[in-house]
Amino acid sequence: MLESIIKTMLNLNPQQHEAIHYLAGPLLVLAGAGSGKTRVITEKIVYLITQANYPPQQIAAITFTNKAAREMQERVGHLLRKPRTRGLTICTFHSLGMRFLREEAAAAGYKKQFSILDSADAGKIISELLGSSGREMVFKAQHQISLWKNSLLTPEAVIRQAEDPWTHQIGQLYASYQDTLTSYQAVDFDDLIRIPVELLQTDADIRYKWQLRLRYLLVDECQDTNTCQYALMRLLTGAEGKFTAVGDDDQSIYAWRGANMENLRLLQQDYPDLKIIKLEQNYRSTARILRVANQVIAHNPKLFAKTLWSEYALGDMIDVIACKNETHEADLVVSRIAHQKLVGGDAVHYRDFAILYRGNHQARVFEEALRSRRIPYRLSGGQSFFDKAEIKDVLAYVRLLANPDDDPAFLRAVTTPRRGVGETTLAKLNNYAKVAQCSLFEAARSMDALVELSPKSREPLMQFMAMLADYQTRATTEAAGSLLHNLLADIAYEAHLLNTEEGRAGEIKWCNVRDLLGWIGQKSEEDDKNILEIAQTIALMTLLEGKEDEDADMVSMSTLHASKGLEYPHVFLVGCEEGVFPHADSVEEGNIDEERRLMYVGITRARQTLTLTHCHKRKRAGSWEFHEPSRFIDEMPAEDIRLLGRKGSEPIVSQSEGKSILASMMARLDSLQS
DNA sequence: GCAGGTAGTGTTTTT
DNA sequence: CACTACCTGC
Repeated sequence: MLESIIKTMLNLNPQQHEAIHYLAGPLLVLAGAGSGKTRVITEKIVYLITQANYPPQQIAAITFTNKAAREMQERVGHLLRKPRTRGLTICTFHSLGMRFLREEAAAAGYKKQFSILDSADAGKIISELLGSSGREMVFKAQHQISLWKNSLLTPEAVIRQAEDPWTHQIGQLYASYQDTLTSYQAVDFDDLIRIPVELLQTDADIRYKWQLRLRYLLVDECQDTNTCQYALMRLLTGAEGKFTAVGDDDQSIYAWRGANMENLRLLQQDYPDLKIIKLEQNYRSTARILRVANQVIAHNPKLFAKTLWSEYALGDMIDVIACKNETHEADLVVSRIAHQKLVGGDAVHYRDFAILYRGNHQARVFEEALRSRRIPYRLSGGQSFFDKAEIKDVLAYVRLLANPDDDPAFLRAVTTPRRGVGETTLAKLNNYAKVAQCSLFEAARSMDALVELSPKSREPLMQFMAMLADYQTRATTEAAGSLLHNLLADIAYEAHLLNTEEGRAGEIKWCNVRDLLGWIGQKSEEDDKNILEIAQTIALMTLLEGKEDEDADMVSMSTLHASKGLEYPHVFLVGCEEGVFPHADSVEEGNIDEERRLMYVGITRARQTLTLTHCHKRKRAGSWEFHEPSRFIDEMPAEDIRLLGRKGSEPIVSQSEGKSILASMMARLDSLQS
């Protein structure tokens, strides 16, 4: 056991070694792409537990995505046996906030079973508060409020400081939005971090309690922290600064949601004894890929100077393929994948390939192309499982059981499936609730409200309430899986799906629901939780855990944002066009630097080969749009790229020159077959 | 009260 | 093109 740990530590480079062993004070690790960042964090956790005698329950590693957290858990699990990791926290900022809030709910004026609203629900609330304003307005307002929350600005402060009428108006909206949330006993994603910060700032007892509990903090992707998350990190680690923050300013791609890479510099300011270690050796990509990446990112101003280098060979040229349109682009990429797979034989798998794009909508064409060639693929990011209508329907019931004051959940549940409770009834309930200052659920339970309803609309509502009451009493005792199963049978949800949906869509949806039930049942057994306790965790999930098997041999498709932290032997960066990538809005707003970092992230996902594509024209909102190749292509060293498909030069399918004879033979074979 | 049709419009990225 | 929001007719 110990030997194996020492053995793995032996092939650390000096910087990695130091980063893992340094415990004298606050530490910032500037880790370039592919420099072994995750390894440093995981091995540091192991080091803390096995060598430095930290009890696991006093260590927390914080990531930004569930995926990253899961991966880290897995890797620690490989190095340490289960009992030694008991109590160890590896989770996202948001789930840490949730756990905190669940425990300190009372101090925050919430009940334990508060609801967590996703952005769609939050958007609906804002849209209602705004009245008849357009969609764009709602979107802007929601975004603004989120930014304010993330900068720890209260509605009062915003209103006080407002200099123009718009800010003032949105400030008012912010205030009433927050009131609405509290009356629903609900929080949004931002609150999960904001409220703990406020509690830690104002309540010394809570602060001491948590600072004692968490003695060492490891923060992944520190450049992505916003002001609020940074504050949380500082409050939890206290003046001692017992933390290791890992980050890379060149990979900061979340400024649009309030992330502030200046936090890396702030760290230096706030902790004068901050130790900085740079990891610059890359263990992932060919020298050429790194040269291209370095060259592109050199166009950005630097927070910390850093140049990635590699011991690997120069490697293949970077292909840049000009395509006619998006279908052509998809065909080319997919046939290249098919071809490389064929040429590579057993050594090459579908899982070695990734198609990365700027926006989710770009995935469609590639999906079709892959499907038509029978190539298995996995879509990461995009519409989350929990965003599907049928899943949200079921979860509305779950949420409502946990927190009856959750009006958005009430509205959804009471109207799906349709049960004769419609607009007028809900309007009456709503009026009553407003006057009585209570939730819709309370209103529906109150006799005073019911007498105002006509008998024929009262009946279904009362039935619904009776059913809810029944399930509420059973919720804490009955197993989550069977409880939900019964509930869905009672509301005839399967029949509802099959009737409402065209063709096979209903069956698929019901399958999704059954997946969800299975997952909830399993989850509740594993962690011995009842349905009420599961209700909260679900809001923070993005993917069905355990469902995606890493080993499955599938081509990966992902947005550039979602690809951060991952690596693939062969990467296709598609849609490299002005207006698409960099995105037109970013160009307009002057956020080119962030787009360039996104390009840097994309390039550095690749291990062996990198292929960029761009289209001459693409269909958008029904009509054709013309695009120039991305400016980022011009920023790459000319000697490293090979331009294909421009001005009649036929795009070559074969990749590596080394086996050109074999390759061309295979290519011929391939074209004959297809 | 609800379903189905029509007209209008457009989110880049995620917890 | 595809999705949604609104409107109308049952």
